[in-house]
Parts: sequence; C-alpha cells; structure tokens
Amino acid sequence: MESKDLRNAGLKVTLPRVKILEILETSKARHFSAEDVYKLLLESGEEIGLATVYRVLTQFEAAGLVTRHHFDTGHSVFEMNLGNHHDHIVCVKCGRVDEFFDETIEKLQHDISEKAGYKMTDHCLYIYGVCEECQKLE
Amino acid sequence: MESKDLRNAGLKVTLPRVKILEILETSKARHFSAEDVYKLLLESGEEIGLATVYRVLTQFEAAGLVTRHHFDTGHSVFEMNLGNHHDHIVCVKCGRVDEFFDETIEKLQHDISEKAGYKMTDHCLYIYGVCEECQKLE
DNA sequence: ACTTAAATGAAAAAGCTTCTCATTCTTATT
DNA sequence: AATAAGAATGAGAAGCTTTTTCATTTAAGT
Ligand SMILES: [Mn+2]
Ligand SMILES: [Mn+2]
Ligand SMILES: [Zn+2]
Ligand SMILES: [Zn+2]
Repeated sequence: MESKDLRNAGLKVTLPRVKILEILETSKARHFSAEDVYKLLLESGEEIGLATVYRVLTQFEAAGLVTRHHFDTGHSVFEMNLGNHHDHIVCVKCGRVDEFFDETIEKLQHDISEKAGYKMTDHCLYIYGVCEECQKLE
Repeated sequence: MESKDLRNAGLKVTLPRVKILEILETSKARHFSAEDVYKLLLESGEEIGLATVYRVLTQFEAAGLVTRHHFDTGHSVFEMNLGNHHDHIVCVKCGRVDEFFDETIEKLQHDISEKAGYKMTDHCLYIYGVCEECQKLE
C-alpha cells in the first residue's frame, strides 16, 4: 500500500505520487530516467505532466524513498531505495546496468575520507565497460 | 612547448588551442569547468568564444590530453591528464576537490568487472563529504 | 460540505552544451 | 613571400534536461 509510504514521508497522497510510486515499485526495470517514468505513465493511461514527474521524483529523493544517480548519460537516473546500498556497472554500448556491493571497498572509502579530513556524506562508484552480450557483437 | 603536444595529438596549432592548453597547465587549480576556462581566457585578455572552449576541451579529451569528470554539479569538469589515474573526494559545501588513489580499490574494481562479465573501459569513484574547513563553520 | 494550503499542468525559462554557417586562420605548396 | 584548400573559429541559434511560474485543481482537516 503506497499511501502509507507517502504519509510516512510527510507527503500528501495524490494521484501522481501514488502512480509514480507504483511504477517505480512494480516495473521490471529498476533504473529509470524521468522521461522513462513519464512514458510509462502515459502508457498506463495517466495524464501526468513531466514537470510533476520531476517534482515528485525530487521529493521522493528528499524523503529517502528514491536514490538519484548521475551516470555519464546526460540525465539523472532514479531507483527505488530498498535500503541496500550498492554501486553500479554500466555497459557503454547498450546501457545495461548491473549492481554490486563490496564490503572492502566500502571500508576503504571511509578510511580515505577520514584521512583526507572529510566527513563523508555519500559516495558512488561507477564502473563503465562492455557487457558480455555486447562483447559478442564486436 | 605546447605546440608539440598539439601536433602529436594530430591537432593544428591554433591560438585558442595553445592558450587553453596554457591555462590548463599553468593555473594553480587542477579542475576546471568550461566556464572556468572561458573566464580565465577573458582575464588574460584573450577573446575566445565559449563554443570554442567546449570544442577544444572535447578534442583534448578525445586526444587523451584531458580527462572529463561528471561530479554531481550539473556541469562537466576538466583536468589535465598527467598519466596518474586517481579518484576524487568533493566537498558538498564549498566545492573543494581532493584527489586520492587506492591500489586495493583499483584491483577490486577489476575483479568485480570480470566477475560480472564486463570488459572494463573506465571507472570513477566519487566520495562526497564536508571538508575540514567547512566542518568548522557549522 | 467548507476552507485553506498544498499540488498539479502547461508553458516559459534556465543552465549547460552542441550545432550552423559565414569568416578567419593554418599549413602545404608554389 | 604569395597562393590555395581545407580546417578552425565566433556569434548566435538551437538542443536537451531540468526547474520555475502561475492559474487552476485537489487533498485533508474542520
Ligand atoms: Mn541500482
Ligand atoms: Mn583530479
Ligand atoms: Zn551491453
Ligand atoms: Zn568545503
């Protein structure tokens, strides 16, 4: 039930917010651009403006419901926050995105921040490469 | 002598390219937005268009003279390629950028790519945090 | 139901980057 | 040193993603 999530986040339960949350939760994909979400809304018959999609995704991010990524694609990518931090490996040919988590790297990042005198707030590691499928096509 | 670098990169020796290379090499800073470079050119009395700055930086990147970064700032950041790969730690308050290199993390990234079936082409690790100076101001 | 503040949609605007095209400059050749 | 051919430049237009504006609609507490 999405209404609870929204209320917990201090957000009014509106149709656009419910529908967007629904798409983020139930689609096969896990990583969406704002445009992706907008198109999926249209496909499902909802007339929700692109500006609202951006607004709502930004609010979801602020509320911790969603994480925003900055791949080298020129646009933001959003993903439901399932509480499991992970990093990304992106295919430069087809755009496929895989996820990974490495305890050792996480620890080292903390050490590095500390040594540099920083109080770490966030971090992200992007590996770019050619996925198995795309290697075959070359 | 910048002319040699340019010729080696297969680029004609033009005034904009020489001046931009000069700025990248001799400024105290190491990380520049296109706008940064443009302003430094104006300050030094050169009338070079912003479009040319973008064009030249992109050519430098293609030639391997320069590396382009995508911090969470909404604009590209360029840096002379000195042959020493490193990653970045960025202050979310003041924009300060520090650099680091960790052999172990580098190795682990290779292992992860391999395990995921990817042929790695590039990678970048950004740590975001509050630098020592900015912590004092809070 | 009523009221009030918040949310939405459409369009405009912003911010960064690329493109277009007439003009200028580099470089190789006389 | 002059010439010719093609590449590079500058100014502005245009492109793309994202944000803002503002009139209208909607949610939620009374
Ligand atoms: Mn993910
Ligand atoms: Mn650097
Ligand atoms: Zn691929
Ligand atoms: Zn700082």
